Amino acid sequence: MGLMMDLEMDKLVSLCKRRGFIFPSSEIYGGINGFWDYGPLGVELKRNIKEAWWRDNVQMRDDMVGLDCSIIMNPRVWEASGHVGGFSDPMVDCKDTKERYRADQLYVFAYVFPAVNHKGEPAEAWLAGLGSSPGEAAEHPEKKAAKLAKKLGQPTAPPTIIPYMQLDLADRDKVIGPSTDERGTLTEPRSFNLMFKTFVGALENESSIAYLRPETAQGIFVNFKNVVDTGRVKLPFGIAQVGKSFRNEINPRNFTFRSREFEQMEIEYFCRPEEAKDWYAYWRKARFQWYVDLGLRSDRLRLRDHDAEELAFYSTATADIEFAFPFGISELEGIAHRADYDLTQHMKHSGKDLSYFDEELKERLVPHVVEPSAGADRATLAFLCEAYAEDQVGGETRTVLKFHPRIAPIKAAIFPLVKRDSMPEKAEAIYRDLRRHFNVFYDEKGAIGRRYRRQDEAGTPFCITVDSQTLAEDTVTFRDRDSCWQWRVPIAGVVQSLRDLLEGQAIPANP
RNA sequence: GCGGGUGUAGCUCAGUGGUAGAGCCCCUGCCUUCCAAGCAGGCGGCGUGGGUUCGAUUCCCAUCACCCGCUCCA
Repeated sequence: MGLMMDLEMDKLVSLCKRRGFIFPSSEIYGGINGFWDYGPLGVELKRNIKEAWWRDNVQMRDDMVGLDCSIIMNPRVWEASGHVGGFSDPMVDCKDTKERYRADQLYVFAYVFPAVNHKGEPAEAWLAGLGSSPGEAAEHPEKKAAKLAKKLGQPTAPPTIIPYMQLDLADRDKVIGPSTDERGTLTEPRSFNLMFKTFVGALENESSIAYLRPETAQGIFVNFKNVVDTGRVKLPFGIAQVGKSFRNEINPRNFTFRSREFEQMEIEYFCRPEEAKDWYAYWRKARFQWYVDLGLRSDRLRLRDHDAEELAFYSTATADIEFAFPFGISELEGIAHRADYDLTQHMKHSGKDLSYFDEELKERLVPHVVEPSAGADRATLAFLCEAYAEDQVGGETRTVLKFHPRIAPIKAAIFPLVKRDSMPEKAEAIYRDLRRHFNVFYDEKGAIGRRYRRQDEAGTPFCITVDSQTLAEDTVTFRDRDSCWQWRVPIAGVVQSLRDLLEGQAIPANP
């Protein structure tokens, strides 16, 4: 499948750059791995996606409220959530055998043998062993040393034992890893905690460490009590948030898909424990349908339930909404049944009561939660992939982005057919009128066909052209992006016509 | 992190150990009545840092970025 698909992704990346959707971050300085910028068209597209999400999931519902939390929070939030402890062991890789070790379980046994090398220095062997204590780790190096002793003589003294973590940088190259006979194949210890660290305040020490949030969800949990106390909300209800998150990914890949800075659209939907299963089923379906309604209609979209081994220990059910990207099938959104895990964790760590009092049933409980967690950048990339098409028009290939009108960066472009006979003035007047209602674009440069094609690449659903017939009868030409069909609309009805079309009204049959 | 590939104009790509090219785009003017027209002119570049050399965009080393495969992915 490689070739065709690679080609398609290359073309999309190229189009995104050429038309101003997505640029590499800080490109004039050589870029920075895992970070991307949205250009003039990209920012409109992504905003439209986020706004559609907010409108559909918050403003159009009675049971949802919004929230916008700080990115940096009290570090104890991440202790409670498990992000600090969960994945912070420094790891060491063996470049020779590809083995991976926990650095705190590696001990180096430095042996000195009586034999001398050509410089007259005694032979040394720095042998690494693996174990939870030096005694446990000694076994393997001892065997190796015994072997070497046959050639080099019995060691002159017991080995010096050095925890790998405390090894001098200069000595690291001497070390022979547990699974190899080569020297210097072990990497430096690397922390695999994916949270970005920073310092708050003037002092840069342990007590001032803080983290850039790796997800927006925890900000919702820690504000649960605030919202309940002030928001006049009743179970079941959800809290939604859109915002940046940061993960120091080991290996960013696939254009914007796995970025180190990215934007999430998350809902925590709180409900009574006995209703959680039903709400999980509800959101699982509703969130899938949302993508379909916005244009991911093809069989590239799928809903996959996690099997038992895949589930987090606190979750009873999780489903991924996946999209078949050119580089593979990958996750757009996860819908997780998280029970009362997060609220309980924060109750333990903060010492605050985060339970909810049900007025009707006169009962105090810790709500369960269903979490639909979506990636705004991943959604944007999926919509770009889905929209990308190469059509044949009049024997020529055209590139077109067939966005759903709701997410299209520009809703319509207005052109004078030629730059004279007062056509520019008329077209500009229409443009100014439309601009009050929609994001529209005016262009009078070059040949009309070129202007159409340029809008096709931007994904603009409609073009409106002022021509000589306009001067005679006050009508303009509407042109549909996907079919290239054209029809006439009275100038007075342009705003309403465009609104109807953007809201899904079918285009007139081609005369 | 490992292996492979790529890096020349805004974009797509040629090319050379000796003053760097094309097409498209863009800008200006002329011309143009519906799907990337034509003419004339213009802007603009060898990813970065070292080394070899009289001279490096070219050869060597390092580094960065991107792509592919593996690995990783709370």
